[in-house]
Amino acid sequence: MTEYRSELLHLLSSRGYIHQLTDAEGLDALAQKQVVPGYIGFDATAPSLHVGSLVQIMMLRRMQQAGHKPIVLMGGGTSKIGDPSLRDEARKLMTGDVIQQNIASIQRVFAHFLTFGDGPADAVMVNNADWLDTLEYIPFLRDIGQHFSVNRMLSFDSVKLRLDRDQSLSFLEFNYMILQAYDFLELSRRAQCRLQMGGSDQWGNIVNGIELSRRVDGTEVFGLTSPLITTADGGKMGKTAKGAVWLNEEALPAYDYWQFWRNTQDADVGRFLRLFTDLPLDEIARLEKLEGAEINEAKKMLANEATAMIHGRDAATAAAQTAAATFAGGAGEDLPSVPADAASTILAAIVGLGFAASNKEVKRKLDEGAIRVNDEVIRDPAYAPKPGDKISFGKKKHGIIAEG
RNA sequence: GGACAGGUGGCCGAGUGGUUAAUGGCAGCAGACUGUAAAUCUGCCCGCGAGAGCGUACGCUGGUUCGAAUCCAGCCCUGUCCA
Repeated sequence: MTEYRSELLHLLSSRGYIHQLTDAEGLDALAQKQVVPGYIGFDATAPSLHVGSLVQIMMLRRMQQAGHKPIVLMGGGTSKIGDPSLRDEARKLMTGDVIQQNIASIQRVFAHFLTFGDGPADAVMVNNADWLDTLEYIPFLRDIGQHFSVNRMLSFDSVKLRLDRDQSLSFLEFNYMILQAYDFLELSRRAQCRLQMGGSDQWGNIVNGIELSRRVDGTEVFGLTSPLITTADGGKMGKTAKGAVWLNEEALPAYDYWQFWRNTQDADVGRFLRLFTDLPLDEIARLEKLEGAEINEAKKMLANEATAMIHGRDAATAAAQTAAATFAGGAGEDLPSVPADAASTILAAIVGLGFAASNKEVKRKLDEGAIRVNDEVIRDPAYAPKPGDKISFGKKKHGIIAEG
């Protein structure tokens, strides 16, 4: 691997964020002589981002740590279209209202990772609806559209995938890459932005933006993508028993977030520590060398650090204590709970806790011996739990019956 | 507007009149083994009900039939080619 001289690229590279880079030497040189404003775009299609976006968020954090200026671009305008990349069907169109609410909700998460403000290296948040919403079609086609070759656009993976699979790609979606390229141009004009980062699937979009800036303004800008983060066994990262691992506390309680990291596979621990925590590299090197059951210590560190970063140190500590107590046979206060009046039978209790989707499923699990109350296996669907009882579904999912 | 192909459970994909709640794969859940890991083996995987039964379900709406995801008609959507 190349030795980078700039703090920025050195940091990103040593922690495993770099997959592709358009002009390594150029960016390395630039980062040494000035504060580089760089951006990443985020979708506003849900009220919370999930861990799938965490690498991107962390890249912005690393930028700031290296003394540069992170720009968070919310896709208020582009979310009205939907990125066709790696999607096999069109996304539902969303209304402006919903998108606005989503943006407001997502914003809260970024405050945990970045320092916002007016200083040269302070983070800023912008919304591409600010310039996309007011574009005029004919001028846009003349000024921007002329620089895009359809022949070339057809060769991009995001488009090709759809076409090869005989799936529809509407003109609306086809324009997504043009708008995203235009974002880069706009940001380079408005904020002197010189760098766009993103996941490896964004390479094509990023390169388009770079070319557009060069052709229209003659500015040289850079692109950097992160590797696709998968788990060691090739799975997509970010699934838990309850679905997506959301970053907003309302969408996923800190205890569950902590559990997600605690359950990391052995083979992923080192990589995740580098990507998702601020622990020093030599400390991480020590942790990832742990073997056998000892590596669980590294996983707890990972869970503690990752949870603290977003939910605060207190929440992380509480989650860790609850986990320690729960898995040692007791119960902790942080556990999910259902009120007793909504848990007259074990069936209702399990469904109420969200561990199973239907009574039917609970009954099957009862037969399988998967359900325990206060660590005693229960097989009777009519069993009535009492307030204070610890309900366990499988080995990992625990909850308690609350009063009333 | 025309010709042809297609729309099946979270996804992929069989099925082309009954024994089909619908083969198989993936994903998911649980049990065993462990370290709240991986791998492996086993079971489960539409809902309700006391696993006797009932209700929903194969793009939508009607029709034929004792009986349809399977046949017919119209409509909607998708793809390819033609205009």
